[in-house]
Amino acid sequence: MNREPGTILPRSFYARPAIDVAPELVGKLLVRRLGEELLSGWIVEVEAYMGSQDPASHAYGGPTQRNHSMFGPPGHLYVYRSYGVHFCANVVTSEEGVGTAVLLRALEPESGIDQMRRLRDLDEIRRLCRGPGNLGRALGISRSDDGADLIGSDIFIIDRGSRPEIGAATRIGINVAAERPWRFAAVGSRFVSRPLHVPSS
DNA sequence: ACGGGGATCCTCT
DNA sequence: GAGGATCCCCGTT
Repeated sequence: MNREPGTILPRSFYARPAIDVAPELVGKLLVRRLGEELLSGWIVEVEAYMGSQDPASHAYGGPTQRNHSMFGPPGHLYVYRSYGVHFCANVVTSEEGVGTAVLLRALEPESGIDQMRRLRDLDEIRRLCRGPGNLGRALGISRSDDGADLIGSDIFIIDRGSRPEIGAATRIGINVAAERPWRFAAVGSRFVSRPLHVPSS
């Protein structure tokens, strides 16, 4: 895409409802520092989870030990383990105590691709960060990253001025509130976990 | 202390 | 399109 240095998204960017933050995260660059190495990818797919207003949210029933970072201040990571196997990363939004977040579902890899390949034990770039569990593994994310500050140096998101066309769709893999179109993705991207439904003319 | 279920992924067919 | 892997989390006893 482009090569400008870009600016780190400030905490104020995250201090808004998840359904407002989510579509704006598409087209931003997620950067992960692993030791001396930087891994990065363009965010192409996310989902918003609206806390107490959203039965599909882990935060729906209030704070617990697992989800407590979602109730912390915005601009931090919420990492959970899914199906006992996968680590999935969310960005916490809104003010402290609200409990809303945006799930990062897919990236278009940009740098550190060989390291991602090693972490995934997979060559094919298109599949390295496709799906939240795969994304977590490709970036070396685990529960120890839960609560990490995104206004920091280990993991952060920058705006390089990319402005892809954004489409909305229903969220994947949930049984409640399934009709809410709170999944957002870059239209036409080949790196999304599932293509957006394109209405046939 | 117990048990059911899950914001997934991969391998088949 | 279906099913198993795999284990943590949480509500219930």
